[in-house]
Amino acid sequence: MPELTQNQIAKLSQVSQATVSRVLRGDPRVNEELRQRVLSVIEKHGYVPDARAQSLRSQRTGTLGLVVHRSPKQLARDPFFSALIAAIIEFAGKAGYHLCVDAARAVQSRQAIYEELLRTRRVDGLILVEPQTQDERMPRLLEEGFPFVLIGRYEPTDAVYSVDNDNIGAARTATEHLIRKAHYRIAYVSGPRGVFVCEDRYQGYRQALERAGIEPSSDLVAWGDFSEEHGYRAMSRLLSLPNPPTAVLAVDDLVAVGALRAVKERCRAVPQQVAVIGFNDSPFCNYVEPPLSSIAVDIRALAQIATDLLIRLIEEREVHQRRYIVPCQLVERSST
Amino acid sequence: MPELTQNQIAKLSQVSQATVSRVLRGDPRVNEELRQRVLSVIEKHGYVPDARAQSLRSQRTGTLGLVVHRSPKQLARDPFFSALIAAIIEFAGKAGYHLCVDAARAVQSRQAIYEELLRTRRVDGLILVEPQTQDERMPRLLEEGFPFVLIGRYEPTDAVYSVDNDNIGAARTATEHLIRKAHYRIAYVSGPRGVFVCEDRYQGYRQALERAGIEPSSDLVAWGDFSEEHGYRAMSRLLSLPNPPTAVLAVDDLVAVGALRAVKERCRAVPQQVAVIGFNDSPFCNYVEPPLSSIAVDIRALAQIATDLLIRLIEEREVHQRRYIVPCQLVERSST
DNA sequence: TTGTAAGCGTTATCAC
DNA sequence: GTGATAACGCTTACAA
Repeated sequence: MPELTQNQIAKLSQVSQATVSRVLRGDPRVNEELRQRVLSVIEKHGYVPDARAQSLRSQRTGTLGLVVHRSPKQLARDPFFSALIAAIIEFAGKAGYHLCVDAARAVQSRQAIYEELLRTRRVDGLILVEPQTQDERMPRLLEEGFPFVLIGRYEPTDAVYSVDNDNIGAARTATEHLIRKAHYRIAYVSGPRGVFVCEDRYQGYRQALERAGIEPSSDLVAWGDFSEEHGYRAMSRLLSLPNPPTAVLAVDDLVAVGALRAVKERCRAVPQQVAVIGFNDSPFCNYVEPPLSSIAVDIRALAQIATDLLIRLIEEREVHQRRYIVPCQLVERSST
Repeated sequence: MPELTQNQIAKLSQVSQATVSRVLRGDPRVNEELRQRVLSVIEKHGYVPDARAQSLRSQRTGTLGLVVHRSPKQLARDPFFSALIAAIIEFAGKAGYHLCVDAARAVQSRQAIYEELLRTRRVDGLILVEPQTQDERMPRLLEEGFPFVLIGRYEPTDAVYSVDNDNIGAARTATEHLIRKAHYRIAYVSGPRGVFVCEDRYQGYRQALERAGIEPSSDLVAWGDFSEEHGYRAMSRLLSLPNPPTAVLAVDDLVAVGALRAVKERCRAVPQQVAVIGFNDSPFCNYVEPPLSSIAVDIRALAQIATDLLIRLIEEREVHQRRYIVPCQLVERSST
């Protein structure tokens, strides 16, 4: 490999290494003849600067870190994350940054990942996806003043920079939509308790019920995880209730698909007997039978705001607005 | 931020900075008392080494690069990539490596990305996914001896380290399966020409036809891209042929779902009148109607072999076997 | 305008 | 055993 350094370029060009550096940095006060000489040598030998040395000196790595909180297995199954990662790569790339992705498997490894990426100065800043209500890293990150942005929410909301879907509003809209369609026994099949998305969507669901004067029933709320299996089991249980729901809001499309399966297995007509709404508007919503109504979250907007915000934070150390909310939209298909 | 360096630890411990380094590297010949003193200072102040400085010195970054060849948009839609990325993160992480992901949008940016990652020494090695038959980077990478591994294929096959699905065998198996089910007008809806996966699957398809004595017809082969839309359009066209196919092998599940839509739109029964097989065994295969038979590719195996191979290449510079093939498996559901 | 030299935070090779 | 000291490749005062 042609491991060329500025020093070698300098010798080949018969100038000092500092001059090579100046030429590369576009310093105006360098003689045109020398500049040309250096440039032609660089051109000829194909010099590329060493990013490590540059960043050691400049204290900037040009890399962003992305840490997600799901196991590789969950990651692999959930289209939300692939879309998010893809969009972040895109926007980071446009701004001249690279992206280092890590998945925090177990809770105890979170600390490790944050240490490994930020404190080792591998990255200039961090994007954290969906922190939990209890997240030990947050206080430390805040205290040490590292640049980081959350996709999701953390309490107190204005302590951190964060971008989030309007989960409360979206769940309320979806539930109101079901209510308008004359459903009043509406179930909410959720993910884990203590995860903000789940709690927020729950809150929106409750708000819609309350506004419509419907008595919320804890029988109709099922907490679990983000899997299709959970959706299936929870919905099966709900349908065997003495007074089963006629509609269900799922926290996730995967969960909704599971619920859909349970409904169809019991030969209930969708949407006539049971209506189903999912979340995320995943690509497969169009392909399931019947096509699944879903709340579309604007993943690209989420990614763009988070990335731009983080870069501004890195480059300017301070940004006025701390909390950004991206609106969602109900995409109605045949399941409602 | 507590930007602690070995130097500061040294002063606090009242030893030389070299001793701090020795303690950290576990050098045996250091006095136990000093070692304890240093360790307690490190413990107390929470020192973390600077990865950039380390790698500048050691010539290793501890980071792998992953470059995929699809646009962020395609990336976002295709579950194959999220699964692959997730698995690579997992295996790289287990081996103590981080992962830097980049997407090569346009052809001309490929060169740039390779330069940016490898030659700037941001990463120790590269995993390239699905190179094209014409890939300008390959000769340069080879010539300069950079450690890299392909997921996919490149000609001549034994010039590069690569891991691949048994695409030829899998397509042959799938086609033979259709033939056994008494289909003899079998279509192949492919992705782009010149992409190895597409060409290889085409070859397997042809082999099966030839072995069964069925005359291949170019009318029944549709080249296009990896989109659902292409699957739909191609299949629509095929079905309006005077002598339409009774079965279709799609290069991809997304394409297969598009084909399925075209078939259902024309009210042909699946699988009675038209059988459909996809590729990748994506999560949504279970959710479409009817559930889609698909060739399961072992993404985790692909990721594991590629990652381990690359790491061996980085750490040992030479590995015996250059080409690895991962078998696939037909997962039969209701569409065949 | 150009070159010399001091760092950036490590690791590794010297003497002592 | 331990402490200076020289790299690693780059940026940037400071000198000339």
